[in-house]
Amino acid sequence: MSETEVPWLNEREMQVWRRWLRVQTELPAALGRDIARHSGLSLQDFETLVVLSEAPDERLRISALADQMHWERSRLSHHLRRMSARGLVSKEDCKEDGRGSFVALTEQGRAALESAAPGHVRAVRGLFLDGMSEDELALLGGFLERVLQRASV
Amino acid sequence: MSETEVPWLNEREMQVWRRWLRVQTELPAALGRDIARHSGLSLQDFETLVVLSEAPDERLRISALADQMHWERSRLSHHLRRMSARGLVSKEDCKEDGRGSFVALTEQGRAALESAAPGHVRAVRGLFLDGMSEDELALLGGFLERVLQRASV
DNA sequence: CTAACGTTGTTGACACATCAACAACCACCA
DNA sequence: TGGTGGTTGTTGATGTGTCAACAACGTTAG
Repeated sequence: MSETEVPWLNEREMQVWRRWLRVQTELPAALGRDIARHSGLSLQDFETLVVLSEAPDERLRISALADQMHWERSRLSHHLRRMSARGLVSKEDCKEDGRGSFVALTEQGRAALESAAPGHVRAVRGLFLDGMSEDELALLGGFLERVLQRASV
Repeated sequence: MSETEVPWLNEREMQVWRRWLRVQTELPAALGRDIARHSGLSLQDFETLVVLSEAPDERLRISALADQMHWERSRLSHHLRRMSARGLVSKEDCKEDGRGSFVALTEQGRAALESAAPGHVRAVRGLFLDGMSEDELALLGGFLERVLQRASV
């Protein structure tokens, strides 16, 4: 709200900013193409399965899953319905809380995850990590953390 | 396709990768909230208007606009229909090529852009650029360029 | 106990992106 | 000239994300 003048981006800043914008769209697109081709999963499917697979008994309350994924519950609900229809996850009701449900990995879900994971790791390395030194990694990590702090609600 | 073993991400790599994924969603979300609150535009509207405003006569062939934005023509066509309905752009037909059309900035479109731009620049600085040294900027630029090369079709 | 309030997960309406199909048109060549 | 093939921009179908509203249930205070 303050009316202090903010200087326009100079050439270098603009270049980096526009590159960032492009990477933000091209990188997920490339990773998504790759994972879909190799496993029929989307990146969103994959993320969901990863978090579930790391949970005790490979199952989670839906809200807990939403929190860990930083997804809105509505979005997750829609997505789980579709994944459930494809047999990747299953829902079980929760005895301790009549409102709640659990989502669990199915056999098929775990199989899909295991078949997709190595290729995805390879893609993340090949596109993103390869060629980064320890120093650069640390620097990038710090930068991302700073942005995250500022952008978070 | 080669079956060479690819090592899993170590702790540091995983941390940076997951941060990247979060920034990739949170940063556009924060910028989008900001620009929508101040001007009623979406980030996509804004990008469209920026490119148009930089064109000679503030108008462009639709394919040229799509190319500059790295958007599919179909996506752009849908988006322009909505923006046109809101009076932000207008379409004119092209005399040299009976298939083609021009899109042009309207008065209202330029006004919306000019009212949104300073706040957006401030947001990009505040969330993304502030606190970055020249060296870091150069490093990030190099990194992004590298990723872009690898991820591009 | 119960009334008030918060939580859980779902739903439907809508905005947006992707994809394939398409009509209209241009350019080129036999 | 007329056919062939590529281009332009649009459309409709489909999948997905966001938002507001909601029923069902839990929690707490009086």
